[in-house]
Amino acid sequence: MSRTTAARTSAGGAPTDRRLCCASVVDAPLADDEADELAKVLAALADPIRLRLLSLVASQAEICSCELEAPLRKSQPTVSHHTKVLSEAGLIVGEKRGRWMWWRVEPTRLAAVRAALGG
Amino acid sequence: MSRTTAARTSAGGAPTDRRLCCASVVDAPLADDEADELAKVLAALADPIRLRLLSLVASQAEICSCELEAPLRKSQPTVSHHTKVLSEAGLIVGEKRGRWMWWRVEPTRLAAVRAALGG
DNA sequence: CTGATATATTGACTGTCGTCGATGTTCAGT
DNA sequence: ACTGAACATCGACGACAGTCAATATATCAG
Repeated sequence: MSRTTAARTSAGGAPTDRRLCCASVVDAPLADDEADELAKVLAALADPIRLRLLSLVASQAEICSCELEAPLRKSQPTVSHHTKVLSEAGLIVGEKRGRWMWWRVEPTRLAAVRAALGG
Repeated sequence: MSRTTAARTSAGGAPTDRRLCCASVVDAPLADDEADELAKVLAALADPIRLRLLSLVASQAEICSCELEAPLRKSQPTVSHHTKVLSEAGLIVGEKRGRWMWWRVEPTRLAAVRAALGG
């Protein structure tokens, strides 16, 4: 443990540590549950604000929530809502240090989505 | 022209022959219009019925609309609605031959989505 | 032409999503 | 303890999406 208080969000007991690894859309007809899982992650991505948020997080090693409101031009509750959606989808991971929430991308998750799309 | 009446849907004047080629989510912060375009295609994919529909189309060279109702367990208007959404997103292409509508996947479109997701 | 079939469209209903003000919670500094 | 700052949650509102019955359109068989 480091000296600062730390807590992880998502990928640590979050309701979304699902498989999403093997089934590809173009290989064989998807089963119902496979389609449900993939649709959930894609729904998290299917919003322009969240896509820009994700690209902002990806543009740096870490980024604070407070640095997202301005470029996204959204209110603080809205930004918090979108980070939560992306976090629960396993696409970003948050860590609270002091008063600030630091976000980073989970590249394996995005790679899994690409693979499920026939990568 | 073949002997049967033929007409193409999407990628032939459809409202979605958008770029979606160069900008990647993980490379640099997305511009507003880039995020809008990508979000539209992802929204078309972010539905379990449409994902299964797409995988059904991909499982064969061509498939008729009438062969989709049973495996999807949805009514005819609902299937027609979903094929329209996927078609307008450029993910599948339809061709009407006689009374039947034949669908095939547009693999380049799916590849473009993967590339936009950092492929 | 008439009837049957395949698909598209319309209209209505229901549920979900994005948004933000108000409020709650946690934490650092004094 | 008290104050201010960063973030989360709640509640409400408007907009949009998925679904299907009913209807319209197009095509083929007779």
